Amino acid sequence: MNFVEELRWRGLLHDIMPGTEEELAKGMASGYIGFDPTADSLHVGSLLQIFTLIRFQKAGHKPFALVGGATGMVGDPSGKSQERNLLSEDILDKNLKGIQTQLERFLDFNCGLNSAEIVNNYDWFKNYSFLDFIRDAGKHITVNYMMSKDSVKKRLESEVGMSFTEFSYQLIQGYDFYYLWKNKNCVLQMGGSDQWGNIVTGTEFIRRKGGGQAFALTSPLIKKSDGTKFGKSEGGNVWLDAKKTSPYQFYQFWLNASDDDAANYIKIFTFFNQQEIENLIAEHAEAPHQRALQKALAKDITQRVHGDEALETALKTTDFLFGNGSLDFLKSLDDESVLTVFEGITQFTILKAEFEAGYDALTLLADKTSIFPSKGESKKMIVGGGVSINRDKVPNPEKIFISSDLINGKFLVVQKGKKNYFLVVVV
RNA sequence: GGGGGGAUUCCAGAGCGGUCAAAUGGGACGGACUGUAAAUCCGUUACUUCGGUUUCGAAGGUUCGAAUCCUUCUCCCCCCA
Repeated sequence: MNFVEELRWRGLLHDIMPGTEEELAKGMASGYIGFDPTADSLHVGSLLQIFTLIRFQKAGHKPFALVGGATGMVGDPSGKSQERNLLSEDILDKNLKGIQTQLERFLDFNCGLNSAEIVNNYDWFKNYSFLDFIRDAGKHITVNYMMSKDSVKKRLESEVGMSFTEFSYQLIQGYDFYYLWKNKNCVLQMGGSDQWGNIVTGTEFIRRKGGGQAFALTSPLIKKSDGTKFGKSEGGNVWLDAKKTSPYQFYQFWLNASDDDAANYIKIFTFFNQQEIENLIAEHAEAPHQRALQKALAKDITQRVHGDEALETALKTTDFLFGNGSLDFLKSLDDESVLTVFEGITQFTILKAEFEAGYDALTLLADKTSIFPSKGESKKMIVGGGVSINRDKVPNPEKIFISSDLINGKFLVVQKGKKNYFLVVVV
């Protein structure tokens, strides 16, 4: 199965420029995907693009990951109804380093001819003067052409308008493609479907300025089966950085996928082949409550993103919290092991001296820790039966917790709802 | 430049002198049911030392009492020139 066929059956092909498949069939080709430095970590949404590069490389082609040091300074208007705020250079720099480190985890940079490369478009833009750029690049693309792009059209129609800065974005990204085509023999740009317009500007640029031909393909936007945005969990983004989203939380994110979504995700976010996926789906259909699909998905992707050790900890934690792990299990562990099991769980520390006299539930949950933002909130949740401490429902907001309630003289396991755990450590 | 409409608690959107911490819907969170799914049903959705306290674009004013009336300001939308 070739690269394009692979994407097709996995449901990852949204748009493809005619001739792309034929071009790739000729032999090893170079292609790239750009990553925007809007944060210092990539998130689960970016995984799709990363995996596309991996698949591209596995198919024998040479992948380039472009980090947008230059484009990040401008801001991509695609899909944005409002003008973006510019990032400061410090932040940009930090973001670039962060995502570059992450990208390095995934691709093979040492496999001969088709070794991956990371490039930063700041490198070819930093000494490119404005005048030179508008003379060299700007001359080849008409404003009429640029205005016809959806991302531009939408903003022109709206009241907020669009700054010249953002308007020029597509030209800059288009030039990237040209640059890579010219200097790295890069003939294909890939990306999310929202990037189609920008990518096509690039191929057009290559045609007009370089007299050459380049290709494009995009992947669809991932949505959950209920139509809501993919990649959010408990109100926040799911990041690839273990400091922002712990491997346990990351694992849980995938494990909690609905049946429909899991069947979809496993094609997108794992490298299981068609047969293996069909087997998993069949297995899941037979015993849905076992959730073979979610488990396979969560395990595979957590392992790939965070490594074996982190996966193991995540599994251990999951096992304890959602299995029938009783408190006795915790009691049998030394402090260090307890902390390992709870590694991915949000933790709070209270001084022993302060805890001696004991705290009522409200003070403990809203004051001494920020498990709840306010006492009122905390109270409502307790009254509603949504809070457990050490596996027991907190019966009323006045309930007092004292030293003898601590597990191993040190820990309190707080549960908000069924899935949200916190560890309070008294030292 | 002239005329008109609007800004309400996370969002949308009622309220138009007391019964308003503010209808309703959405979202979010919690509960039940389950499989840590989906669907469904139920509850909660300003803070609090539970006495109260601060909220309805901002600042003043009228009134026993204002989200509701008046003044000024800021921002948004529409129509005419």
